[in-house]
Amino acid sequence: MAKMVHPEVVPPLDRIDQRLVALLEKDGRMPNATLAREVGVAESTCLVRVRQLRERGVIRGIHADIDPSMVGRPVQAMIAVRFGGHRRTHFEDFREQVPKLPGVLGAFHVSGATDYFVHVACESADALRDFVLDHLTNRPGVLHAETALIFDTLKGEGTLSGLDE
Amino acid sequence: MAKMVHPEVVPPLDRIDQRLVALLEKDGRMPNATLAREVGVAESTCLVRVRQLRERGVIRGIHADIDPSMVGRPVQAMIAVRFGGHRRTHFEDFREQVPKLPGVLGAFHVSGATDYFVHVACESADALRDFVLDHLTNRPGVLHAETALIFDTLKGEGTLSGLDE
DNA sequence: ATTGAAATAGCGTCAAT
DNA sequence: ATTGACGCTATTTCAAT
Repeated sequence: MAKMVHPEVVPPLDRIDQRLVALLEKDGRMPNATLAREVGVAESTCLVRVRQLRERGVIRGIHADIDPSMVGRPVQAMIAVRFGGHRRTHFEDFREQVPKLPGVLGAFHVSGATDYFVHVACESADALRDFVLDHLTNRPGVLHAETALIFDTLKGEGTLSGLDE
Repeated sequence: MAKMVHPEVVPPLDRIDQRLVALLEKDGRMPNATLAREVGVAESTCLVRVRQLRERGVIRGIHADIDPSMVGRPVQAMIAVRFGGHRRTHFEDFREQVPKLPGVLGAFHVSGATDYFVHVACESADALRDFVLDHLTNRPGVLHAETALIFDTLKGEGTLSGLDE
């Protein structure tokens, strides 16, 4: 069966940009000079390209990856939240407020029985229980919150651009 | 009820280290000189502290945050994987191999009915189906894989150290 | 858009505290 | 552990292509 080609919504990156993305994904502090040498362009060109990647939103930011257990949050959980009624405002409020809650690492609005997965890092099991009760179960519109303790977290090893080496 | 004090497994960070962590979490490329000024120590001291934070594993790395939809992977999913038998080797194999699979952003070994949540970014719905069938459903030991499409991803806004401003 | 070169700014070592 | 100063690199601007 022939592959259906849909119109690309986003202009694809050229090889050089892809490699820059991959390099900065692996080491976000790699010096511009090194980046330039690796991809084979002048330093000034490299600077422009990286800036454009940021402006276009390909690179959303460069952030230190912190081990939560080393900063007083050794207990992680993935909490499946189910809404009742599915009023639009509930989702909008949730979307706006949940990222600001203490210890929230991320949240995912998903299809299926569960509406949101909330990934959280807490000081203790007690603090996790309080988080769920205070901020999720107790929230208007929320029917149910099911907490799964996280025993272990794995991070993807490949780069998103697929240009590893 | 009095608070039970457990022995700390990790030595707590002092205020300066906490602030360095928070600053690098927000901007992983912040220059050492700026960091030093912000936290009120000499540049050389700052350099030593940041290096120690990395060596101690508090800072696990500094990485560019890439928008998957901008690099050809516009379809994200959270896949709940359930194992049968729960043989140790199955978990060990999974743990070792899943991070290497193309498009895997992360995976979480959790308590409860689900054993693993796998977060993946794919080229298309077709590619997602193939990923689930080829790498999860088809895997020895895996009983079931339930795919939830991700409509929206939220990232935690607070810093882990709690020292925002 | 890409470049090399020049000016500016940042990094990292060191001897001293 | 922290420091300021020094020498070395890296970043960024710019005129030209």
